[in-house]
Amino acid sequence: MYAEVIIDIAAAEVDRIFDYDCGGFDIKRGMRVSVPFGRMRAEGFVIGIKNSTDVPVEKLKSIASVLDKTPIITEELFDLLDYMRNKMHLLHVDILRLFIPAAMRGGRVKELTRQLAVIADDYRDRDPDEFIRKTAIAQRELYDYLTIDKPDGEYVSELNKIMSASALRNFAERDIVHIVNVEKRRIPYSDMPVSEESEELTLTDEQQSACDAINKTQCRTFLLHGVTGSGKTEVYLRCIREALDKGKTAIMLVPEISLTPQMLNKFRDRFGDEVAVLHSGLGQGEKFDEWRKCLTGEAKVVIGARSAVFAPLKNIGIIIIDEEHDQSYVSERNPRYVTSAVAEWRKNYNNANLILGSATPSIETYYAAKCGKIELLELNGRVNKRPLPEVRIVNMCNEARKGNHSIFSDELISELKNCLNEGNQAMLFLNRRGYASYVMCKVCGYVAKCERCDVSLVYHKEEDRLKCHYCGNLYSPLTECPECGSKFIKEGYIGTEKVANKLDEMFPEAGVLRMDNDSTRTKGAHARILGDFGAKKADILVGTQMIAKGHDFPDVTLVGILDADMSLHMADYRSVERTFQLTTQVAGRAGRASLPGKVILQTHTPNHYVYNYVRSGDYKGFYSKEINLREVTKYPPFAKIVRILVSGTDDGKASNVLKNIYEKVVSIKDKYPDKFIYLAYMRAPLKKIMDEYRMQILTRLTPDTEEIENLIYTAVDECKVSGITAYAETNPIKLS
DNA sequence: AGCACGCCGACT
DNA sequence: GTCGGCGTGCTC
Repeated sequence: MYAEVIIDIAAAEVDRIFDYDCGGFDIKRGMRVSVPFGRMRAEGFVIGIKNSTDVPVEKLKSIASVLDKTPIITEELFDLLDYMRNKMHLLHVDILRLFIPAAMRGGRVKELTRQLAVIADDYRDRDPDEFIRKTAIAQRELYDYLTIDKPDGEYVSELNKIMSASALRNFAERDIVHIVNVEKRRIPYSDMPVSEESEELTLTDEQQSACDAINKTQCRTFLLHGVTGSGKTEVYLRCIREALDKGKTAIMLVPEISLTPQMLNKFRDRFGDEVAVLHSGLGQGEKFDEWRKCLTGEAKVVIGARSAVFAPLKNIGIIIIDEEHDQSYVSERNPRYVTSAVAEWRKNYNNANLILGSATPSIETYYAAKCGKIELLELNGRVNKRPLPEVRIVNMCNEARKGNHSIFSDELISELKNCLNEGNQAMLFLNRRGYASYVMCKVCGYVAKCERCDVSLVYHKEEDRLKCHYCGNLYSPLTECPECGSKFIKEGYIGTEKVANKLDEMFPEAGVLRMDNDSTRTKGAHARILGDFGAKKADILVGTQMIAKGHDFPDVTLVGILDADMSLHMADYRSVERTFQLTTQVAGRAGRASLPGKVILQTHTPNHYVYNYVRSGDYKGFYSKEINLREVTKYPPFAKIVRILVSGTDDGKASNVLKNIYEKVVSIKDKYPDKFIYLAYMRAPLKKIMDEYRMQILTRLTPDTEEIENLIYTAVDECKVSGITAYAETNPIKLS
């Protein structure tokens, strides 16, 4: 027998099938193997078994060892592999690596086995005086403990803490106690307090009809549109319950950092041990064990971030993507995949249902619902009838005219004072981390830039360093201008770090917490900051968009959005949509419980239409405005953007590759001129990152063009050369 | 990804 | 004369 093996090396040159002799091993498709490769040893995935091979005998080698007892890639995932290869032109390895926990490669995690001591059956119900001497008190104590307290056995490591180790050794030698190796599951968040039994709430009419609509059909996609607090989670839980009752399984996806303990608690509460968690916050061992629970069928419900869409569950009944519009569902690093596309594929494969849930759906998803491609379900009422917070728009240009050049408007400061005086909490949102976003010489205009990337450096006060936000390089802060020697250095836009500093000065008796990429680097920092704020150890929380996601703080009555325009002026067709989503989400943090909330939204463009819709919480109004714009300007969903990015340290070589691809795309355009709305090549907005020059081809196609898209992807494949990265992506999330 | 083979510059 | 630079090519 021969095995078809994909070598676990991420390089296009070796990403093809290599045949190996099975050499007597019982190998099945879906197992991993260790094989001789060139003059080294490599791991590989067996993707097929066959009786004959075309490879000449002198080249053929044998498999060295088998790494898995049973297949770790399911048949469904093999089909998904084909789909993803055809659609996204990814390498076999890149896709296969998505299917398994990263730490499994190279054998970095294994099942955790521990030694369990159990009383042998022969000695279980006997008079201990027959085989334990009267003077051996420690032995007698151990015997009683293992027969009375722990009849099912106890881990040796635990026993050694409270019992005599020599007594145990003695028993083991005499076969009174058997020491067996058992697999022990590492359980994430096991120390998490279990919530008080939450009673099954009665559904509102809207919730009930949403559940009915979903549960009576199969193989359909739904958009569940409901504001925060409208009870989407309860609908999810009911639909999962329904799937389980039918003997099926469920996947629940949440944005990267919003798997709150409350959410997990709810799931464990309803579904017990049948829940597996797959999340980046888990340790490698925990993640591996949770993943194996899915593979073996022990887990029926998976809750997790983006990558959990590949969970090896069988017979899926329902897939849920919560906060559907969230950016974290699109992976930024290669392999670039869109979670909803994978979910849609698995929904079809399993004849399951797919629910996309959001308070602020992406324009494309809502459009699909309006067109009847997917089914729209709406939850309009808030479950507890809480009013939406009052949103006040503050014109920062007026503040500047008044002579207030700080980042806080007068209104925000007075509201902050009120809020703190009443003993409530406030959250301030600023999507810019660090202390100062750039440093500039006031005399000659010199701006400090990264040597390896085409971006300005950000000053971080805590580290007293200038930092590149793209490659992480650190530089010494400037005391004088390196160009002209002037000592007049100006600090640019304020970041979260400086805001926190200023608040400390302005409100010395108030506790200020900061949450951003820099303050959450360490594991668990995230939960700690949120936990401290929730426990009222601080009064003000300052943060980037990571504070916007799904956390309930009942005492927050004031939310400040310091610079709402930040995301508005990006050169990107989605910037207005993103601003609406972000500000609506942040605003939703205010006044969650009985206390009314207030939102201060600071902007330099107060008349922009988006703020009207934010103020009134009017998603539908915003949607109709935005969809008209998209139609007129021919952007998604009325077009498909295909972007090709080429990068490499050799500028000329990369340019050549770009030119070659461009010529091919032009010839495609000549064949199908009516399918192209736009085609051009240029340098990427970020010209250089990590010493790699970047350039791009941008095309906009009519939306119905699967084949053209495929032709473009193929053109990129054909022009790839070593040392240059080139890839195509459809409707990219960011165009930098 | 590694590692060999292979063809041109400055050294004991 | 040779040691060694890294360009190109192969791995079942």
